[in-house]
Amino acid sequence: MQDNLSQTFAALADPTRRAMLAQLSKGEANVSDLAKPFLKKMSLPAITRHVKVLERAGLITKTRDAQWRPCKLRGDGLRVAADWVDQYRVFWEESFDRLDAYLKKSLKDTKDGHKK
Amino acid sequence: MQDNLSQTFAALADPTRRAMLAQLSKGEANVSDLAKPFLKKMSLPAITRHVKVLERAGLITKTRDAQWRPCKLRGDGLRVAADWVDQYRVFWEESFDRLDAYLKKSLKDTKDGHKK
DNA sequence: CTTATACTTAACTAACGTGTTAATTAACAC
DNA sequence: GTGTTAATTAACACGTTAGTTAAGTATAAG
Repeated sequence: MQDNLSQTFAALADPTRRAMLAQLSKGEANVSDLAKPFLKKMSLPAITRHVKVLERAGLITKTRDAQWRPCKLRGDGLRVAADWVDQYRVFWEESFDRLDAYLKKSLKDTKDGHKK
Repeated sequence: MQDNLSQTFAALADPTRRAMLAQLSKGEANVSDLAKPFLKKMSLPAITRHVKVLERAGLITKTRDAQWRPCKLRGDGLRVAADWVDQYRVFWEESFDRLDAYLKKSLKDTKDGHKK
C-alpha cells in the first residue's frame, strides 16, 4: 500500500471526490446525500467506492445511524497535504518577492539619489 | 483529458515525483540528475515518464541545452493545489478555534462568577 | 412476516498508470 | 565517419482504478 501523503493526493485527484468534500464542508451528509448530485452520471456502488477512498485517505469519517451512513469532513485530513504544499509556497511567492525587492531597491536608490 | 487540478493532484500522488520536485526546489537539474537517486529502483525511461507527468501538470518546465534537458520547478504550478486546499484550512484549525472559544468562555464565566 | 430504504459486496470489464527492455534520435567529441 | 552521452519512443506486461449490473445485508415501517 501507499504512504499517507500519496493516498491523500490520489484521493484529491478526482473531481467527484473533491465535490463530495465540498458538500461535506457545508455539513454532515449520508452516502445517499453525497450520491444525489452524481446519480445521473454514475451508480450508487460507484459512489460507495469514492466514499471509501476518501475514508481510507483519512479525509472523512463515516459512522452509522440505523441504515444511514452519515459522513463528516475530517478536519486534520487535508492538513498533511497542506503542510507538504506549503513547503513550496516561497516558489510561487518568489515573483512577488522579486517585485518587492525591486520596489524597495528603486525606492532606496531614489532616496539615495536625492540625498546625493 | 482531466482538469488541471486533478492532473496536479495526480502528479503529486507519487513519492518519486515529489522527490523530484524536492530536488528541483534546490535548483535546476537535468533529467539524468533527477534520475540519479532512482536508478537502482527504476530505469531511465521510467524517469522520463515521471518528468513528463510533472511537466504536463504544469509543475515543472523542461528546456533544451545540447543533449541535456534542464528542468526547473515552476513557481505557480503548485499554487492551484495550495489554493484549493486552503479553502479547507478552517477545518483543521477548527479545533484551535474551539479551544480558543472554550478558553474565552471559561475566562468570562470565571469573571462572571467572581462578579456575582 | 413482508416490504421498503440505505447501502455494500461480488463479479466483471475497460481504461489507465507504471514499470520493463530494445531500439531510436540528437548533440557532441575525436 | 565512429563512438559516447543524454534522453526519448515503441512495444509490451501487469496491477490498479473506476465504472457497470446483479445480488446481498441490515434496519425500519406497516
